Amino acid sequence: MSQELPQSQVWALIRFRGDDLLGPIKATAAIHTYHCGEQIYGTDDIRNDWYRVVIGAARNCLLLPDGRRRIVDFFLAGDFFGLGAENGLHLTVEAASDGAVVVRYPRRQVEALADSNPLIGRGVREVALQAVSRSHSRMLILGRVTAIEKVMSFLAEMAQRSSGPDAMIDLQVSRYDIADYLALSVETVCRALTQLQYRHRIAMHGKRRIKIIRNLQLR
Amino acid sequence: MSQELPQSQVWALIRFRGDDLLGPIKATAAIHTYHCGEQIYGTDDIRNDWYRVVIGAARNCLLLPDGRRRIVDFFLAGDFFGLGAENGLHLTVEAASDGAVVVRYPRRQVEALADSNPLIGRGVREVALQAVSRSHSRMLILGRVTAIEKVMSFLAEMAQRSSGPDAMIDLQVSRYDIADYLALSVETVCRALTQLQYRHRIAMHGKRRIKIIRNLQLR
DNA sequence: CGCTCGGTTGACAACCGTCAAAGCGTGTGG
DNA sequence: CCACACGCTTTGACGGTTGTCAACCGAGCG
Repeated sequence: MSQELPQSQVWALIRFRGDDLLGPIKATAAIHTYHCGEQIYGTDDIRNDWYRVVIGAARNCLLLPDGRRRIVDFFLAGDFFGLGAENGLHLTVEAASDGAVVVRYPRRQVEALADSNPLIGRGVREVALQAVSRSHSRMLILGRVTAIEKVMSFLAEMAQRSSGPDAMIDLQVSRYDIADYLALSVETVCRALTQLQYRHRIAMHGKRRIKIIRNLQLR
Repeated sequence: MSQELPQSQVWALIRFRGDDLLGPIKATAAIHTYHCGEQIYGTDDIRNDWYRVVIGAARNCLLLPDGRRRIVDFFLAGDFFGLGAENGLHLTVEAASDGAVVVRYPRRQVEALADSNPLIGRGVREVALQAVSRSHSRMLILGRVTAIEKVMSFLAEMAQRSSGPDAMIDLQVSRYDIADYLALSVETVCRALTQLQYRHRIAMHGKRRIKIIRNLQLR
């Protein structure tokens, strides 16, 4: 386990981003730090909590009957998660980066807050809508595009979700995770990245820091 | 335009399925029949309505900047839709079968009903959750599987959503729509269907009626 | 009849997954 | 301190699957 972060510092981080939606119930929230791959929750847990990523990333995985794994969503700093049932399939949410920090809110409190405060009720609905929207964007990526387009789109999405478009991306996830997310093999992801470098579309600083130089609209 | 269905008959159909969630506000609802490809709503419309498929199918399409189209969701008889914003991309919902019948409810009424009745509020939330769940299932399909697996999974999904597992499926959509949905080419969809017939996994009666004979768990 | 549209089949090239091997960084133990 | 192992990343070679192009069939329609 990585060293814990002081609680006050976590709330400062959340407030710093200016989107402390669930601030009113932070007294009942719990903060936890995970190492990479550690499970945050799974199908077997009775999910009566809401979660939010503060630092790092989490991955929403589905386990297929034959044991294969697929990542159906990434949660980055600021994202809420805890949405439920995946008709019959085994679901887990795990930390995707080492030292990921996650806040846990009691579900009952969130819903009570949402009932009493229409603004928050709308915010809660917004979480589901964003999940749908993310899914749909990903279908476009998974869709009719070639491997290079997939990887480029993935980078663009990450850039947009983490900081701003065309900035330096701090990839929180491994190549294996990217491959699982894009429905490609690890090797193809690597090849695509080298191709993109070769064509001066991205620049890599180390293994997990990438700068987008020229971003074509995802075809 | 196909001939209109008497209003009373539409409500009878909905009641027959025993899930007339929004019955209390049916007085304010409007019924409309579409021909295949006709737009139900798009990004440019101010979406202040909720919709529900009564007969046939609708497709939720995203338009890419270069003009290509992708189907991100199908709505079948009984499904609600009307969920919103797709971060920047142009969205349309069109009828996917000829003579599709759709009921339109004023959004304000739905939300008022949801506020006053917690059961309906939960039902409304459920719609978004189902959309997320469908998306995730589809990611599995789009994911690491071969064309035959994709098509087989698609048929299984349609069987489950329309009537019951392993029954006769009345495909409401064209091969082109299936291809767009599964991120395959039309030709590959055809080849997969003939392969599945050859292997006695499905039986086709006409072009759009398919019976699942032996359904392997989607790998 | 000719036209269009949806569906089907064939041939071929390109792309991607699989297998294999090697480089690299980190941590562990001798 | 060094050797070693392990995980992550990268590159190469090869075969299979799939997209593309092309052609054909059948149904519906003016």
